[in-house]
Amino acid sequence: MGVTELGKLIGKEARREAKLEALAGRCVALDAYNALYQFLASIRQPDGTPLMDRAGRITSHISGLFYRTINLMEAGIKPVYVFDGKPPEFKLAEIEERRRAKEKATEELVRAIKEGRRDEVAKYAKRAIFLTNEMVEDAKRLLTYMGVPWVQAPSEGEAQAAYMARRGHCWAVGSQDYDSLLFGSPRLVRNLAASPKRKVGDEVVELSPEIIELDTVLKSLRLRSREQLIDLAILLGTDYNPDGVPGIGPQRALKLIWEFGSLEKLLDTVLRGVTFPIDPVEIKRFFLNPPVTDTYTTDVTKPDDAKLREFLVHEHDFGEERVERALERLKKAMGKLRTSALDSFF
DNA sequence: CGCAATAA
DNA sequence: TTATTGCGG
Repeated sequence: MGVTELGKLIGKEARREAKLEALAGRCVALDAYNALYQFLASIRQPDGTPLMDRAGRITSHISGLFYRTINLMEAGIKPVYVFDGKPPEFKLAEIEERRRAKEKATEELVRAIKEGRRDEVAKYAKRAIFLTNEMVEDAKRLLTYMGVPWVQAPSEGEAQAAYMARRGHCWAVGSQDYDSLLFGSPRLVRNLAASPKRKVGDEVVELSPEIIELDTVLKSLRLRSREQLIDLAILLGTDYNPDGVPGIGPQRALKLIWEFGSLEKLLDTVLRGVTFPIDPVEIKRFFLNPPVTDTYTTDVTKPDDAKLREFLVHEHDFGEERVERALERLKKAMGKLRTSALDSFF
């Protein structure tokens, strides 16, 4: 997923650890799909079963989105969630490939359950996650009832989020993936969660929010421009060409960009004769000029208590007491958010 | 993941 | 108050 290889090239010097409160008063454009997938993968019972309501509908994503968003707002962060739209044509092959992989995982899951291999069940359950339309609609409804703004991207969510950050409507993009940097976000915040601890395998490690600035990344990699970062990423592999250029790893790719200056130059020289499943220049054009919309707001509004209760407690069987407590926290956080917004304005 | 009951 | 554990839906 994303530009994993590029992430490996971004060293410690370009990453800044921060407390959640350090982002107080700032708007963060969050990649909604990224968040939902994480909740679906991690909010599970030990046997791999996700949270479900009485009707058997999965609710892990609702729980995660609800409580985390409140935590972010309590820290003074103004969230705006960005949902993916229609992917570009040249991503369809990759999407199909992922779907195949998930179907295979689903088959493995069924087999593991049948044969009672508990640990394998959890493993395949995570690989077999499908984000359904209903889940996405759940998330949008929840945010609407909470008074939290969300944006429907015309194409890639990361592109839309980066655009909002570029225009200064948000301070950063919040995602685990690095793609927003390629789309030009000046800042990326990873690990944007309240919980300071997270399980990695059997070990419990501290994972605090991490701020990555585009300018710092460029400097640390000795690149002249975002274009060169995009070129580098395309050599290593992106969502649109996951394999990158076979035989070219991180170090070699970096050297090639330093030496030749651009992807186009490389295609004319070192990479002449190499064929690509997707035209790399088309991918580059997309990163530089993706479809985005100006139709959005980043304003929070008053939550709709009645609809929230109806949705969470009655429709999805959330505990009434928990919901009431969370609602109080939400309203309190929202009040402070509005006050501090005025404070910073004057 | 994040909450909440419980232990220390 | 902080750390641990198990449940939430």
